[in-house]
Amino acid sequence: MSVGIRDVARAAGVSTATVSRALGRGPVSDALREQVEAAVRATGYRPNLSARRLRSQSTQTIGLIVADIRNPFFTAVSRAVEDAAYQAGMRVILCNTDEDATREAMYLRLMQEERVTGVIFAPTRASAQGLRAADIDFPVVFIDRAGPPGAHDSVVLDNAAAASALVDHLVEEGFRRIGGLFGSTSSTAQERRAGYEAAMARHGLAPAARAVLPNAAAAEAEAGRWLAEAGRPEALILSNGLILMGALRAARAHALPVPGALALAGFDNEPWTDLVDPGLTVIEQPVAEIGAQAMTLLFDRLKAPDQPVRKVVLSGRPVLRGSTRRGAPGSGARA
Amino acid sequence: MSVGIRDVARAAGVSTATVSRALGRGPVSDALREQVEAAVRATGYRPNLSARRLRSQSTQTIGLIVADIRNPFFTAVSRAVEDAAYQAGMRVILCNTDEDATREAMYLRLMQEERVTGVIFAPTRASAQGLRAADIDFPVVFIDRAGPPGAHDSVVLDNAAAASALVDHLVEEGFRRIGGLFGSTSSTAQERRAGYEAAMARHGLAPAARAVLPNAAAAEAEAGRWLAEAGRPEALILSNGLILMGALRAARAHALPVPGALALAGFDNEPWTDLVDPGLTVIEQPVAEIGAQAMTLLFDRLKAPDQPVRKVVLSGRPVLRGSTRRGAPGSGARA
DNA sequence: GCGGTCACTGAAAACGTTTTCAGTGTTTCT
DNA sequence: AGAAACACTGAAAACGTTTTCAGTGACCGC
Repeated sequence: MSVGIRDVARAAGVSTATVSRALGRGPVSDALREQVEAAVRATGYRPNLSARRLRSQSTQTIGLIVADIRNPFFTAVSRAVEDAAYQAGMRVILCNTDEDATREAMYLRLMQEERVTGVIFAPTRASAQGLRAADIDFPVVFIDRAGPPGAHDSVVLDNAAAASALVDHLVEEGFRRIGGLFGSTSSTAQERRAGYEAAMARHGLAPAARAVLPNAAAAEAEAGRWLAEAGRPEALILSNGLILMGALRAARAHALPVPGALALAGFDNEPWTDLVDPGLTVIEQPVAEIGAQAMTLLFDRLKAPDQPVRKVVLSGRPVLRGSTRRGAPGSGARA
Repeated sequence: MSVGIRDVARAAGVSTATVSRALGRGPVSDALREQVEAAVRATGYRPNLSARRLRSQSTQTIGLIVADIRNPFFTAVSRAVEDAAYQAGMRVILCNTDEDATREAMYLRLMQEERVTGVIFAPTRASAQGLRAADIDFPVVFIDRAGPPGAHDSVVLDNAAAASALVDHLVEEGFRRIGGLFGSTSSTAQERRAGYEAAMARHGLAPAARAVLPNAAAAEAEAGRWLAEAGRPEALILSNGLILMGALRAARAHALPVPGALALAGFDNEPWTDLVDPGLTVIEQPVAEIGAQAMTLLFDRLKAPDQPVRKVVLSGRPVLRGSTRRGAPGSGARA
């Protein structure tokens, strides 16, 4: 049988209450504390976290719900979240929704059953709207995608500004027929699209935006169709790293030199984007800071549940590379 | 206050035992079961998993301990593990060790406290040796890296054969001075190195292997030094995706055309490896199957704790691309 | 010297479930 | 018809902690 606090108490010649206090923080004399610690070593006692959680009504657990951990953006964010959590003595339960509202709902129910301390959540548009604070017993921090204003804390990118900056750069390089391929499921993609359209309007250009499921395969298929059409764009803005990859594959498949026949600009400064030729112009997101900020917001909310809702807006950093250089050869030259 | 099984029982006019049985599987008449279900809906009851775990002495939780979730290999494996776990009604606790033995020990202790059902573990060499089955109360399945034979179940790649295949391919393409850059912390890298050295010997060639911390920055630095030396290799074998990326960066930094001046062959068929120019020859690991197999081994072990230790060895699939083609130009041509 | 704080301690009551145990009543066998 | 099996149910005992409550003795200020 497993060794419990009872056995430690017996070995140390004290009550279970004293053992509990010696292990946690409670008023215990130094003498007894040492006795208890010796007994713990002797017995090899390890506390049972389930029991502790039940009694103390504090699970020290947070939920992290994202679309797909294989998306490098979420990978990086989740690593930052987990580091912060473990450092604060908390556990993380990670859930992948695949952008599916049904699974989101299921995982939120799971969070309720786990009695989590809080949740960090990258919701689809549907769930972001539907999640009323009254329905859940824990605070939620939205990341990447914000919900309706004022309902939950959130940390997001200034998506409109970032998309706008990409358009400005492309226009400055002389591109005119600039299309945009945006994810269909997230508010983030919506905002990027809005920023794109606003910037196009500002430059007096006609926007041409299309929506696509945010994965490389779907993006490649849609971009492939688009590039085969008559009035195909001479530049494309892609709303995340997976779509960017899909678009690049489509350009390769159609043998369109980048940026000679097609310029590409996207989001997420993944390690490979400067290894391809030409390097890809992207908006770099401060992934680690997004995760860390989300944890900070969550901890603050736990400390002061009634403080006003906060929204942290971080700026993306444009990383300009060959894929948007007007004069550059289509491919083959290395900078 | 939160609604408990007691409230449901009162609402349904039955005992808590009956509610418990109606929700789980126990003998309950259809009439009462419906009453209970109605009461659950009416009260909005959600079971408390901490209490359930404490009483039932079954946490339905598995630990997943890897070096770094940002390594795409582990990302993919962990996604497969989590899918399998959630499908079986289990939770996953994910831990990143950064190849640090201290953190490994700390997380293993955490697993004890969580009273996990089992653990899937990619250990450093040190921990793999030290982990005696007697010290822990749960079964462990090693992935990627096996421990001492016979101690724990494991699912690994046939690393020696895979490395050997890369050497054979390079030799066939006419390369002779073939070097190898291998991770310094894992048994996996050791095996790949051994396979490399054996194959070199078989071909009557002199091996030249170096060890490096398994991350892109360290690999780039070491490869950079090596490529600046007089008798630098004309081909390199890299023991994982991160090291491969570092080596490619070093080659670029030294303006060495690939494969003209330096051929590259590595492990992990990450999505970007066929987007760079030339595409990189790699060994593709069956990442999803590794994760799924690990869960299968774990479940089997739980069902039959005393069955003999099993070791599942999967084969890598060589993906031959331009980076190892002897006649190919250094760069610029697209296949 | 005495009332009052103080620092510590143990017995026992939670925490919210599942599971055991001991019935019920009903059916099935002989 | 009586015994034996069966299907279901509720009271109460766990599960391993933390926390409350009620002390105990030591110390302090007067």
